[in-house]
This record gives sequence, structure tokens and C-alpha cells, in this order.
Amino acid sequence: MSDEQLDLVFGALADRTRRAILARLAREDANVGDLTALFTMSQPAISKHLKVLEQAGLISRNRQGTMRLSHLEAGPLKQATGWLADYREYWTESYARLDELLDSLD
Amino acid sequence: MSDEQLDLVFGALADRTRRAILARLAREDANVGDLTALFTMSQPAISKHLKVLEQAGLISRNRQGTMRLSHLEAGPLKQATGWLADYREYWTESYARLDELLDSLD
DNA sequence: GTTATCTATAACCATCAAGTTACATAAAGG
DNA sequence: CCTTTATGTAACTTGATGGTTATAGATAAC
Repeated sequence: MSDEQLDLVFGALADRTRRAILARLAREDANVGDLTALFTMSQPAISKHLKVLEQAGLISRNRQGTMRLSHLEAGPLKQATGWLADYREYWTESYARLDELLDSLD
Repeated sequence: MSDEQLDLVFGALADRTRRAILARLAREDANVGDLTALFTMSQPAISKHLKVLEQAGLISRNRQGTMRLSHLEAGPLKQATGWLADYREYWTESYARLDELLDSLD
């Protein structure tokens, strides 16, 4: 995973509103209105967050009538976890199992 | 892990210089001078990055004579991975193994 | 105690990020 | 078509971020 991509992914995850959006999308796809209702901020603010998430590859979006549904994409989350796992030497307890896990990804 | 802590950890990881510092520290502890030599930026810039990493709990530091050695701390990396793993439903292939892994952490 | 080395801090600058309000655009329905 | 609903975009404000240079502070050596 490139530095540029990791910048985008970790940058996207660095905001709690965006993390909450991802948590919501993990349950079910949602449109902008659904997501706006969850927070105390304006719809344009949510649209901006969705744009950041989309550019990081963390969500995809498609039109459904007048609405646009956001859908969680797990690929970048997987890759970010892969990056973190490079430090597995420091995860002393579960070194072996993590190795297994990583081998099995993609 | 609190939202505040996740903000700090993902925010710290969102910068490629800081990720490179962590990668260097994964091999061996280093002082500010060592780290400055790796990049094309000033020593104060590196000191600032180290401060960010320290506040995120990703490194600890202790004096060794006139130098201060930075040491990688894996705890927050582990917890950030734990957060990412909440999306394991989307990691279809390795669902079971990741569950095992998480149960074994801490 | 002076000097040399290593690191931190202060002050500053430019850019970016996260929010706002106001308005424009897209699709569906009567 | 005109209206309604849903969303995107523009312009702006505020504060954070990432860098700089210059300087101060801490420790060791002499």
C-alpha cells in the first residue's frame, strides 16, 4: 500500500465522525440523510466527510433514485491493518496467530 | 479505546514521516539526531513529530546522557488494530481466525 | 565553570481541515 | 413543467498541522 493511500486511509480514520459513519455503514448501507440524522452537524458537513471516506476508498456510493447510498468497502481497512501488523514483533503474545491471519488475507 | 485516543493514534499514523519514524524504531531505539539524519527536514520538525507520537502513546522516551532515546510502544497499535477488526464481518475469508486473535490480545 | 553536544521551545508562516450558510443540481411525481 | 426531495458545491471562518529559523536548556567533558 502506497504512502499516499495510507495517508488518505489513516487521515480518514483520524476523525471520530468518520469513524462513526463507518460504524453505521458496517450495519447497513445508508444515504446522506440517514447519516446526517445521526449527528449534530449540517448535511454539507456529512457530505464532505463522505467525500473524504470515498477518496480513501473506504466507501463506495451509488445512486438509488434521488438518494445516494454509501457502502462500506473493507479493502483499505484490511490494508491498514496489514500495515499495523508489520509491528507484530511487539505483539508478543499472539505473534504466530497474527502471521497466520495475514497469510490468509487476499 | 476512547474516541480521543483513537483520534490521536490515527492522527499520528496519518503522516508518512511519523510512520517512517515508527518503522525505524521497530528495528531499534533511536535518538533525535539519528532520526533527523533519515529525513530532509530540520531537527525541530522531527522533535515535533516525536511529540505527536508520544502524546498518542506510540512511543516512550528516556534520557541516556545528553540524548533521549525513543522507544516504540505497541499498545496503541494493538488497540487501533482492534478497532479496525470490528469490521471483521467484511473480512469474509478470515473471520474466525481474526476472532481468535482478538480474544488473545491483552 | 566553560564549552560542546543534543534536544526542546518560541515565534512565525503557509496550508489544510472541519465546520458554517446559501445556493445549485439531479431525479421522481403529479 | 413545476415542485419536492435529496444531495452536491461554493465561499467563507476558524483552528490545527507541518514546516522554518533562532534561541534556550540540559547534560557531559574538560
